[in-house]
Amino acid sequence: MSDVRILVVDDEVQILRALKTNLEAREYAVSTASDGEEALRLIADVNPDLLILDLGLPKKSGLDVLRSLRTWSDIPVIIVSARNGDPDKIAALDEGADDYLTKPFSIGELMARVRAALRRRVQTEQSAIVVTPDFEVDFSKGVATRRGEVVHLTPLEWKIVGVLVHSEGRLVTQRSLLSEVWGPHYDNESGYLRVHMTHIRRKLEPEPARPRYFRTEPGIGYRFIADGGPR
Amino acid sequence: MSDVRILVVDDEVQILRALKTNLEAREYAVSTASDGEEALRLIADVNPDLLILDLGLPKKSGLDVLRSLRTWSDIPVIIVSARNGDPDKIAALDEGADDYLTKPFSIGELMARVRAALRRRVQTEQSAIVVTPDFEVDFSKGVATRRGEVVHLTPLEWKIVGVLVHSEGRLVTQRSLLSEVWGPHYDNESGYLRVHMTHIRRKLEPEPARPRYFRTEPGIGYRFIADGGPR
DNA sequence: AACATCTTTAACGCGTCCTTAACGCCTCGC
DNA sequence: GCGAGGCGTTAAGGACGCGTTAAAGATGTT
Repeated sequence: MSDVRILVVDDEVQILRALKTNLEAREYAVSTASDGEEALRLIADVNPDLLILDLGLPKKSGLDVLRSLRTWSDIPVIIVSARNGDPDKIAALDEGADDYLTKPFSIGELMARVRAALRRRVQTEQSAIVVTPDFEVDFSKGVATRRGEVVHLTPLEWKIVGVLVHSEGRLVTQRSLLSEVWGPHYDNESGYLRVHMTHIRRKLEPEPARPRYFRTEPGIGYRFIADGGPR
Repeated sequence: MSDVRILVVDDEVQILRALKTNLEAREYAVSTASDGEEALRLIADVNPDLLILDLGLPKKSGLDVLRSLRTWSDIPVIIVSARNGDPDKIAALDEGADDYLTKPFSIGELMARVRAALRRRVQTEQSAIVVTPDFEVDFSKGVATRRGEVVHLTPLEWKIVGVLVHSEGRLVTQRSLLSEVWGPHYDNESGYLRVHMTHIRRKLEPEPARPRYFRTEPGIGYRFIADGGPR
Protein backbone atom coordinates (compact mmCIF):
# COMPACT_ATOMS: atom_id res chain seq x y z
CA MET A 1 0.00 0.00 0.00
CA SER A 2 1.34 3.35 -1.01
CA ASP A 3 1.34 6.26 1.40
CA VAL A 4 -0.52 8.55 -0.97
CA ARG A 5 -3.88 9.52 0.51
CA ILE A 6 -6.79 10.48 -1.72
CA LEU A 7 -10.14 11.82 -0.59
CA VAL A 8 -13.10 11.25 -2.91
CA VAL A 9 -16.21 13.37 -2.44
CA ASP A 10 -19.43 12.49 -4.28
CA ASP A 11 -23.06 12.09 -3.25
CA GLU A 12 -23.77 9.15 -5.56
CA VAL A 13 -22.88 5.98 -3.72
CA GLN A 14 -22.12 3.84 -6.76
CA ILE A 15 -19.70 6.37 -8.18
CA LEU A 16 -18.05 6.69 -4.81
CA ARG A 17 -17.65 2.93 -4.63
CA ALA A 18 -16.38 2.61 -8.20
CA LEU A 19 -13.74 5.27 -7.69
CA LYS A 20 -12.68 3.86 -4.36
CA THR A 21 -12.25 0.40 -5.84
CA ASN A 22 -10.28 1.64 -8.81
CA LEU A 23 -8.03 3.88 -6.74
CA GLU A 24 -7.37 1.19 -4.17
CA ALA A 25 -6.48 -1.21 -6.97
CA ARG A 26 -3.68 1.25 -7.74
CA GLU A 27 -2.66 1.20 -4.10
CA TYR A 28 -3.79 4.61 -3.04
CA ALA A 29 -5.20 5.06 0.45
CA VAL A 30 -8.77 6.23 -0.14
CA SER A 31 -11.19 8.05 2.11
CA THR A 32 -14.68 9.04 1.03
CA ALA A 33 -17.21 11.70 1.89
CA SER A 34 -20.68 12.34 0.50
CA ASP A 35 -21.42 15.93 1.44
CA GLY A 36 -19.56 19.21 1.68
CA GLU A 37 -19.29 19.52 5.42
CA GLU A 38 -18.07 15.96 5.86
CA ALA A 39 -15.53 16.68 3.12
CA LEU A 40 -14.05 19.66 4.94
CA ARG A 41 -13.93 17.73 8.18
CA LEU A 42 -12.11 14.83 6.56
CA ILE A 43 -9.65 17.08 4.74
CA ALA A 44 -8.54 18.57 8.04
CA ASP A 45 -8.58 15.13 9.60
CA VAL A 46 -6.75 12.82 7.20
CA ASN A 47 -4.79 15.55 5.39
CA PRO A 48 -5.02 13.91 1.96
CA ASP A 49 -2.53 14.39 -0.85
CA LEU A 50 -5.24 14.82 -3.47
CA LEU A 51 -8.93 15.59 -3.60
CA ILE A 52 -11.44 14.33 -6.14
CA LEU A 53 -14.48 16.53 -5.78
CA ASP A 54 -17.98 16.46 -7.22
CA LEU A 55 -19.60 19.86 -7.67
CA GLY A 56 -23.21 18.96 -6.89
CA LEU A 57 -23.12 18.16 -3.19
CA PRO A 58 -25.60 18.43 -0.33
CA LYS A 59 -24.97 20.72 2.64
CA LYS A 60 -22.21 22.64 0.94
CA SER A 61 -21.53 22.77 -2.79
CA GLY A 62 -18.25 21.55 -4.23
CA LEU A 63 -17.38 25.12 -5.12
CA ASP A 64 -17.87 26.15 -1.50
CA VAL A 65 -15.64 23.34 -0.34
CA LEU A 66 -12.99 24.36 -2.84
CA ARG A 67 -13.24 27.99 -1.82
CA SER A 68 -12.76 27.44 1.87
CA LEU A 69 -10.15 24.76 1.28
CA ARG A 70 -8.05 27.13 -0.77
CA THR A 71 -7.75 29.57 2.11
CA TRP A 72 -5.36 27.20 3.85
CA SER A 73 -4.35 24.36 1.58
CA ASP A 74 -2.78 23.97 -1.86
CA ILE A 75 -3.39 20.25 -2.33
CA PRO A 76 -4.34 19.31 -5.89
CA VAL A 77 -8.07 19.16 -6.55
CA ILE A 78 -9.67 17.38 -9.50
CA ILE A 79 -13.25 18.40 -10.12
CA VAL A 80 -15.63 15.73 -11.37
CA SER A 81 -19.00 17.07 -12.43
CA ALA A 82 -22.03 16.40 -14.57
CA ARG A 83 -22.10 20.01 -15.68
CA ASN A 84 -20.02 20.57 -18.76
CA GLY A 85 -20.74 24.21 -19.47
CA ASP A 86 -17.90 26.64 -19.89
CA PRO A 87 -18.90 28.92 -17.01
CA ASP A 88 -18.85 26.02 -14.54
CA LYS A 89 -15.43 24.87 -15.67
CA ILE A 90 -13.94 28.35 -15.69
CA ALA A 91 -15.38 29.19 -12.28
CA ALA A 92 -14.03 26.02 -10.71
CA LEU A 93 -10.60 26.37 -12.28
CA ASP A 94 -10.36 29.99 -11.21
CA GLU A 95 -11.35 29.06 -7.68
CA GLY A 96 -8.22 26.98 -7.53
CA ALA A 97 -9.14 23.60 -9.04
CA ASP A 98 -6.29 21.86 -10.83
CA ASP A 99 -8.37 19.87 -13.29
CA TYR A 100 -11.98 19.38 -14.40
CA LEU A 101 -13.56 16.23 -15.80
CA THR A 102 -17.09 15.97 -17.11
CA LYS A 103 -19.24 12.97 -16.19
CA PRO A 104 -19.38 10.44 -17.59
CA PHE A 105 -15.63 10.09 -17.81
CA SER A 106 -13.31 7.22 -18.46
CA ILE A 107 -11.67 5.69 -15.43
CA GLY A 108 -8.45 5.39 -17.34
CA GLU A 109 -8.36 9.12 -18.08
CA LEU A 110 -9.14 10.00 -14.49
CA MET A 111 -6.34 7.79 -13.28
CA ALA A 112 -3.92 9.42 -15.70
CA ARG A 113 -4.97 12.86 -14.49
CA VAL A 114 -4.57 11.72 -10.90
CA ARG A 115 -1.03 10.62 -11.72
CA ALA A 116 -0.36 13.94 -13.46
CA ALA A 117 -1.63 15.93 -10.49
CA LEU A 118 0.37 13.88 -8.00
CA ARG A 119 3.51 14.08 -10.12
CA ARG A 120 3.80 17.83 -9.76
CA ARG A 121 2.87 17.80 -6.09
CA VAL A 122 5.29 19.99 -4.23
CA GLN A 123 6.10 19.33 -0.63
CA THR A 124 5.11 22.61 0.88
CA GLU A 125 3.73 21.24 4.13
CA GLN A 126 2.20 24.51 5.12
CA SER A 127 0.70 24.21 8.52
CA ALA A 128 -2.97 24.94 8.90
CA ILE A 129 -2.27 26.75 12.15
CA VAL A 130 -0.36 30.00 12.47
CA VAL A 131 0.73 31.25 15.87
CA THR A 132 2.04 34.69 16.70
CA PRO A 133 2.74 36.25 20.10
CA ASP A 134 -0.54 38.12 19.85
CA PHE A 135 -2.98 35.94 17.97
CA GLU A 136 -3.58 32.52 16.45
CA VAL A 137 -5.28 31.48 13.24
CA ASP A 138 -6.47 27.93 12.61
CA PHE A 139 -7.46 27.59 8.97
CA SER A 140 -8.65 24.00 9.13
CA LYS A 141 -11.08 24.71 11.95
CA GLY A 142 -11.85 28.21 10.75
CA VAL A 143 -11.11 29.78 14.12
CA ALA A 144 -9.07 32.85 14.94
CA THR A 145 -8.25 33.89 18.50
CA ARG A 146 -6.60 36.91 20.05
CA ARG A 147 -5.34 36.38 23.59
CA GLY A 148 -7.68 33.44 24.01
CA GLU A 149 -10.75 35.23 22.77
CA VAL A 150 -12.34 34.12 19.52
CA VAL A 151 -12.52 36.81 16.87
CA HIS A 152 -14.83 36.49 13.92
CA LEU A 153 -13.45 36.85 10.40
CA THR A 154 -15.57 37.26 7.30
CA PRO A 155 -14.99 35.02 4.25
CA LEU A 156 -13.03 37.72 2.46
CA GLU A 157 -10.91 38.37 5.49
CA TRP A 158 -10.15 34.65 5.73
CA LYS A 159 -9.01 34.64 2.16
CA ILE A 160 -6.82 37.71 2.47
CA VAL A 161 -5.26 36.48 5.70
CA GLY A 162 -4.79 33.09 4.06
CA VAL A 163 -2.89 34.47 1.11
CA LEU A 164 -0.67 36.69 3.21
CA VAL A 165 0.01 34.13 5.91
CA HIS A 166 0.64 31.42 3.39
CA SER A 167 3.56 33.38 1.96
CA GLU A 168 4.97 34.53 5.26
CA GLY A 169 7.79 37.04 5.11
CA ARG A 170 7.21 37.50 1.41
CA LEU A 171 6.10 40.76 -0.13
CA VAL A 172 2.75 40.17 -1.83
CA THR A 173 1.87 42.75 -4.44
CA GLN A 174 -1.61 44.12 -4.27
CA ARG A 175 -1.97 42.95 -7.83
CA SER A 176 -1.45 39.29 -7.00
CA LEU A 177 -3.38 39.65 -3.76
CA LEU A 178 -6.35 40.99 -5.65
CA SER A 179 -6.26 38.31 -8.30
CA GLU A 180 -5.85 35.53 -5.75
CA VAL A 181 -8.72 36.75 -3.63
CA TRP A 182 -11.19 38.22 -6.11
CA GLY A 183 -10.18 36.19 -9.15
CA PRO A 184 -7.82 36.78 -12.04
CA HIS A 185 -9.86 39.58 -13.59
CA TYR A 186 -9.76 42.01 -10.71
CA ASP A 187 -6.07 42.78 -10.88
CA ASN A 188 -6.39 46.48 -10.21
CA GLU A 189 -8.83 48.51 -8.12
CA SER A 190 -6.97 48.34 -4.84
CA GLY A 191 -9.61 50.38 -3.05
CA TYR A 192 -11.23 47.25 -1.60
CA LEU A 193 -8.04 46.02 -0.08
CA ARG A 194 -7.39 49.03 2.09
CA VAL A 195 -10.76 48.70 3.79
CA HIS A 196 -10.39 45.03 4.50
CA MET A 197 -6.83 45.44 5.74
CA THR A 198 -8.15 47.93 8.23
CA HIS A 199 -10.73 45.41 9.44
CA ILE A 200 -8.22 42.60 9.68
CA ARG A 201 -5.81 44.77 11.63
CA ARG A 202 -8.48 45.96 14.00
CA LYS A 203 -9.38 42.36 14.72
CA LEU A 204 -5.91 40.84 15.02
CA GLU A 205 -3.23 43.46 15.54
CA PRO A 206 -2.52 44.48 19.14
CA GLU A 207 -2.07 48.06 17.96
CA PRO A 208 -3.98 48.47 14.69
CA ALA A 209 -2.63 51.95 14.04
CA ARG A 210 0.94 50.60 14.07
CA PRO A 211 0.75 47.15 12.48
CA ARG A 212 3.48 44.66 13.39
CA TYR A 213 2.22 41.56 11.61
CA PHE A 214 0.37 42.82 8.56
CA ARG A 215 2.72 45.43 7.20
CA THR A 216 2.30 47.80 4.32
CA GLU A 217 4.90 48.25 1.64
CA PRO A 218 3.80 51.54 0.15
CA GLY A 219 3.25 51.45 -3.57
CA ILE A 220 3.78 47.68 -3.75
CA GLY A 221 1.65 45.57 -1.44
CA TYR A 222 1.56 43.87 1.94
CA ARG A 223 3.67 41.49 3.97
CA PHE A 224 2.91 39.17 6.88
CA ILE A 225 5.58 38.73 9.58
CA ALA A 226 4.86 35.83 11.90
CA ASP A 227 6.93 36.89 14.90
CA GLY A 228 6.02 40.55 14.61
CA GLY A 229 9.63 41.34 13.74
CA PRO A 230 11.60 44.32 15.02
CA ARG A 231 10.01 47.60 15.81
CA MET B 1 2.16 44.16 -19.30
CA SER B 2 3.00 40.73 -18.03
CA ASP B 3 6.32 38.97 -18.30
CA VAL B 4 4.82 35.51 -18.68
CA ARG B 5 6.00 33.81 -21.85
CA ILE B 6 3.88 31.20 -23.61
CA LEU B 7 4.89 29.09 -26.58
CA VAL B 8 2.08 27.80 -28.81
CA VAL B 9 2.81 24.90 -31.14
CA ASP B 10 0.30 23.91 -33.82
CA ASP B 11 0.52 23.19 -37.54
CA GLU B 12 -2.79 24.83 -38.44
CA VAL B 13 -2.14 28.49 -39.08
CA GLN B 14 -5.61 29.75 -38.18
CA ILE B 15 -5.56 28.00 -34.81
CA LEU B 16 -2.11 29.37 -34.15
CA ARG B 17 -3.28 32.86 -34.94
CA ALA B 18 -6.46 32.59 -32.88
CA LEU B 19 -4.60 31.37 -29.83
CA LYS B 20 -1.92 34.01 -30.20
CA THR B 21 -4.50 36.77 -30.43
CA ASN B 22 -6.44 35.55 -27.42
CA LEU B 23 -3.37 35.04 -25.29
CA GLU B 24 -1.92 38.41 -26.19
CA ALA B 25 -5.22 40.05 -25.33
CA ARG B 26 -4.60 38.70 -21.82
CA GLU B 27 -1.13 40.21 -21.87
CA TYR B 28 0.96 37.12 -22.22
CA ALA B 29 4.09 37.23 -24.36
CA VAL B 30 3.42 34.68 -27.09
CA SER B 31 5.78 32.82 -29.40
CA THR B 32 4.59 30.31 -31.99
CA ALA B 33 5.97 27.28 -33.75
CA SER B 34 4.39 25.01 -36.35
CA ASP B 35 6.46 21.87 -36.24
CA GLY B 36 8.19 19.74 -33.67
CA GLU B 37 11.77 20.67 -34.38
CA GLU B 38 11.03 24.38 -34.43
CA ALA B 39 9.22 23.91 -31.14
CA LEU B 40 12.22 22.37 -29.42
CA ARG B 41 14.48 25.07 -30.80
CA LEU B 42 12.19 27.82 -29.54
CA ILE B 43 11.79 26.25 -26.11
CA ALA B 44 15.53 26.35 -25.62
CA ASP B 45 15.65 29.83 -27.09
CA VAL B 46 12.87 31.81 -25.42
CA ASN B 47 12.59 29.64 -22.29
CA PRO B 48 8.81 29.93 -22.01
CA ASP B 49 6.82 29.61 -18.79
CA LEU B 50 4.15 27.44 -20.39
CA LEU B 51 3.75 25.33 -23.51
CA ILE B 52 0.55 24.75 -25.48
CA LEU B 53 1.22 21.77 -27.70
CA ASP B 54 -0.67 20.09 -30.50
CA LEU B 55 -0.06 16.36 -30.88
CA GLY B 56 -0.27 16.04 -34.67
CA LEU B 57 2.81 17.87 -35.86
CA PRO B 58 5.12 17.54 -38.88
CA LYS B 59 8.79 16.65 -38.47
CA LYS B 60 8.40 15.48 -34.89
CA SER B 61 5.14 14.53 -33.18
CA GLY B 62 3.89 16.39 -30.15
CA LEU B 63 4.53 13.32 -28.05
CA ASP B 64 8.16 13.29 -29.19
CA VAL B 65 8.52 16.95 -28.32
CA LEU B 66 7.04 16.30 -24.90
CA ARG B 67 9.30 13.32 -24.31
CA SER B 68 12.54 15.08 -25.07
CA LEU B 69 11.41 18.24 -23.35
CA ARG B 70 10.78 16.37 -20.10
CA THR B 71 14.39 15.21 -19.98
CA TRP B 72 15.50 18.71 -19.09
CA SER B 73 12.51 20.89 -18.27
CA ASP B 74 9.50 20.79 -15.96
CA ILE B 75 7.54 23.67 -17.44
CA PRO B 76 3.79 23.08 -17.58
CA VAL B 77 2.51 21.63 -20.85
CA ILE B 78 -1.09 21.74 -22.02
CA ILE B 79 -1.84 19.30 -24.83
CA VAL B 80 -4.35 20.39 -27.45
CA SER B 81 -5.34 17.63 -29.82
CA ALA B 82 -8.03 16.46 -32.22
CA ARG B 83 -7.70 12.91 -30.91
CA ASN B 84 -10.01 12.26 -28.01
CA GLY B 85 -9.37 8.58 -27.41
CA ASP B 86 -8.41 7.40 -23.98
CA PRO B 87 -5.08 5.89 -25.02
CA ASP B 88 -3.92 9.18 -26.50
CA LYS B 89 -4.86 11.14 -23.39
CA ILE B 90 -3.35 8.63 -21.02
CA ALA B 91 -0.14 8.39 -23.02
CA ALA B 92 0.30 12.16 -23.15
CA LEU B 93 -0.49 12.67 -19.47
CA ASP B 94 1.88 9.90 -18.48
CA GLU B 95 4.62 11.35 -20.64
CA GLY B 96 4.49 14.43 -18.44
CA ALA B 97 1.72 16.59 -19.85
CA ASP B 98 -0.10 18.65 -17.25
CA ASP B 99 -3.42 18.90 -19.06
CA TYR B 100 -5.19 17.65 -22.18
CA LEU B 101 -7.88 19.39 -24.18
CA THR B 102 -9.73 17.91 -27.13
CA LYS B 103 -10.34 19.98 -30.24
CA PRO B 104 -12.60 21.76 -30.74
CA PHE B 105 -12.33 23.39 -27.35
CA SER B 106 -13.63 26.61 -25.91
CA ILE B 107 -11.19 29.48 -25.70
CA GLY B 108 -12.53 30.40 -22.29
CA GLU B 109 -11.82 26.96 -20.90
CA LEU B 110 -8.32 26.94 -22.34
CA MET B 111 -7.60 30.32 -20.78
CA ALA B 112 -8.84 29.09 -17.41
CA ARG B 113 -6.62 26.02 -17.69
CA VAL B 114 -3.69 28.24 -18.64
CA ARG B 115 -4.30 30.30 -15.51
CA ALA B 116 -4.54 27.13 -13.43
CA ALA B 117 -1.26 25.82 -14.80
CA LEU B 118 0.52 29.12 -14.29
CA ARG B 119 -0.85 29.43 -10.77
CA ARG B 120 1.01 26.30 -9.76
CA ARG B 121 4.22 27.63 -11.26
CA VAL B 122 4.57 30.30 -8.60
CA GLN B 123 5.15 27.76 -5.85
CA THR B 124 7.85 25.97 -7.78
CA GLU B 125 9.93 28.93 -8.80
CA GLN B 126 13.08 29.34 -6.81
CA SER B 127 13.85 32.67 -5.30
CA ALA B 128 15.99 35.06 -7.32
CA ILE B 129 18.64 36.16 -4.86
CA VAL B 130 21.65 38.35 -5.43
CA VAL B 131 24.39 38.03 -2.86
CA THR B 132 27.35 40.33 -2.38
CA PRO B 133 29.87 40.42 0.45
CA ASP B 134 28.05 43.41 1.92
CA PHE B 135 24.36 42.99 1.17
CA GLU B 136 21.72 40.65 -0.24
CA VAL B 137 18.70 41.33 -2.40
CA ASP B 138 15.91 38.76 -2.69
CA PHE B 139 13.57 39.81 -5.44
CA SER B 140 11.05 37.01 -5.06
CA LYS B 141 10.53 37.67 -1.38
CA GLY B 142 10.95 41.41 -1.70
CA VAL B 143 13.61 41.58 0.99
CA ALA B 144 16.92 43.45 0.99
CA THR B 145 19.38 43.05 3.84
CA ARG B 146 22.68 44.69 4.72
CA ARG B 147 24.76 42.79 7.25
CA GLY B 148 21.68 40.89 8.35
CA GLU B 149 19.55 43.95 8.87
CA VAL B 150 16.56 44.50 6.67
CA VAL B 151 16.67 47.70 4.65
CA HIS B 152 13.57 49.16 3.12
CA LEU B 153 13.48 49.91 -0.60
CA THR B 154 10.88 52.05 -2.32
CA PRO B 155 9.14 50.86 -5.50
CA LEU B 156 11.39 52.94 -7.70
CA GLU B 157 14.48 51.73 -5.95
CA TRP B 158 13.36 48.13 -6.45
CA LYS B 159 12.98 48.79 -10.15
CA ILE B 160 16.34 50.47 -10.56
CA VAL B 161 18.18 47.83 -8.56
CA GLY B 162 16.32 45.19 -10.54
CA VAL B 163 17.40 46.55 -13.90
CA LEU B 164 21.02 47.00 -12.85
CA VAL B 165 21.31 43.64 -11.12
CA HIS B 166 19.61 41.88 -13.98
CA SER B 167 22.42 42.87 -16.33
CA GLU B 168 25.17 42.29 -13.83
CA GLY B 169 28.65 43.35 -14.88
CA ARG B 170 27.32 45.09 -17.96
CA LEU B 171 27.12 48.81 -18.52
CA VAL B 172 23.58 50.18 -18.51
CA THR B 173 23.17 53.56 -20.16
CA GLN B 174 21.09 56.05 -18.26
CA ARG B 175 18.95 56.28 -21.34
CA SER B 176 17.89 52.64 -21.22
CA LEU B 177 17.71 52.73 -17.45
CA LEU B 178 15.33 55.65 -17.59
CA SER B 179 13.12 54.09 -20.23
CA GLU B 180 12.99 50.75 -18.45
CA VAL B 181 12.03 52.29 -15.13
CA TRP B 182 9.96 55.33 -16.06
CA GLY B 183 8.74 54.27 -19.47
CA PRO B 184 9.89 54.90 -23.02
CA HIS B 185 9.18 58.63 -23.04
CA TYR B 186 11.50 59.65 -20.26
CA ASP B 187 14.72 58.80 -22.05
CA ASN B 188 16.55 61.91 -20.95
CA GLU B 189 16.15 63.95 -17.76
CA SER B 190 18.78 62.10 -15.79
CA GLY B 191 18.22 64.32 -12.77
CA TYR B 192 15.92 61.77 -11.16
CA LEU B 193 18.44 59.02 -11.43
CA ARG B 194 21.20 60.75 -9.52
CA VAL B 195 18.96 61.26 -6.53
CA HIS B 196 17.75 57.69 -6.44
CA MET B 197 21.21 56.29 -6.96
CA THR B 198 22.26 58.24 -3.90
CA HIS B 199 19.45 56.68 -1.90
CA ILE B 200 20.23 53.18 -3.11
CA ARG B 201 23.90 53.58 -2.31
CA ARG B 202 23.20 54.96 1.12
CA LYS B 203 21.02 51.96 1.84
CA LEU B 204 23.20 49.19 0.36
CA GLU B 205 26.78 50.31 -0.15
CA PRO B 206 29.15 49.91 2.81
CA GLU B 207 30.75 53.23 1.89
CA PRO B 208 28.20 55.25 -0.10
CA ALA B 209 30.68 57.97 -0.97
CA ARG B 210 32.92 55.42 -2.71
CA PRO B 211 30.58 52.94 -4.36
CA ARG B 212 31.92 49.46 -5.05
CA TYR B 213 28.80 47.73 -6.32
CA PHE B 214 26.78 50.42 -8.06
CA ARG B 215 29.43 52.16 -10.09
CA THR B 216 29.16 55.24 -12.22
CA GLU B 217 30.46 55.35 -15.74
CA PRO B 218 30.71 59.12 -16.25
CA GLY B 219 28.77 60.42 -19.20
CA ILE B 220 27.30 57.01 -20.01
CA GLY B 221 25.49 55.23 -17.22
CA TYR B 222 25.83 52.76 -14.34
CA ARG B 223 27.12 49.27 -13.77
CA PHE B 224 26.44 46.70 -11.05
CA ILE B 225 29.32 44.48 -9.91
CA ALA B 226 28.23 41.57 -7.74
CA ASP B 227 31.52 40.81 -5.98
CA GLY B 228 32.47 44.44 -5.50
CA GLY B 229 35.39 43.96 -7.84
CA PRO B 230 38.81 45.65 -7.55
CA ARG B 231 38.96 49.04 -5.98
C1' DA C 1 -40.77 41.31 3.81
C1' DA C 2 -37.78 42.78 7.38
C1' DC C 3 -33.50 41.94 9.33
C1' DA C 4 -28.60 41.00 9.84
C1' DT C 5 -24.20 40.37 7.82
C1' DC C 6 -20.90 41.16 4.54
C1' DT C 7 -19.03 43.71 0.64
C1' DT C 8 -18.49 47.71 -2.01
C1' DT C 9 -18.17 52.65 -2.64
C1' DA C 10 -17.05 57.30 -1.53
C1' DA C 11 -14.75 60.98 1.01
C1' DC C 12 -11.11 62.96 3.78
C1' DG C 13 -6.75 63.48 6.55
C1' DC C 14 -2.25 61.93 6.73
C1' DG C 15 2.10 59.90 5.64
C1' DT C 16 5.31 58.23 2.26
C1' DC C 17 7.61 58.64 -1.89
C1' DC C 18 8.79 61.12 -6.02
C1' DT C 19 10.13 65.18 -8.01
C1' DT C 20 12.55 69.49 -8.29
C1' DA C 21 15.94 72.83 -7.36
C1' DA C 22 20.20 74.49 -5.43
C1' DC C 23 24.96 73.85 -4.31
C1' DG C 24 29.61 71.83 -3.93
C1' DC C 25 32.86 68.65 -5.77
C1' DC C 26 35.29 66.32 -9.23
C1' DT C 27 37.01 65.61 -13.89
C1' DC C 28 38.27 67.02 -18.18
C1' DG C 29 39.40 70.35 -21.83
C1' DC C 30 41.33 74.58 -23.07
C1' DG D 1 45.16 77.23 -13.70
C1' DC D 2 40.70 78.31 -15.02
C1' DG D 3 36.00 77.34 -16.52
C1' DA D 4 32.33 74.17 -17.82
C1' DG D 5 29.69 70.24 -17.44
C1' DG D 6 28.40 66.10 -15.07
C1' DC D 7 27.69 63.90 -10.75
C1' DG D 8 26.64 63.48 -5.65
C1' DT D 9 24.23 65.30 -1.98
C1' DT D 10 20.78 67.61 0.61
C1' DA D 11 16.47 69.66 1.59
C1' DA D 12 11.88 71.26 0.50
C1' DG D 13 7.59 71.09 -2.36
C1' DG D 14 3.88 68.55 -4.01
C1' DA D 15 1.59 64.39 -5.81
C1' DC D 16 -0.03 60.15 -4.77
C1' DG D 17 -1.21 56.14 -2.06
C1' DC D 18 -2.83 54.50 2.25
C1' DG D 19 -5.72 54.26 6.55
C1' DT D 20 -9.87 55.27 8.31
C1' DT D 21 -14.70 56.16 8.77
C1' DA D 22 -19.35 55.98 7.44
C1' DA D 23 -22.97 54.77 4.59
C1' DA D 24 -25.04 52.52 0.65
C1' DG D 25 -25.52 48.23 -1.87
C1' DA D 26 -25.69 43.13 -2.06
C1' DT D 27 -26.61 38.79 -0.09
C1' DG D 28 -28.66 35.48 2.72
C1' DT D 29 -31.90 34.27 6.69
C1' DT D 30 -35.88 34.09 9.47
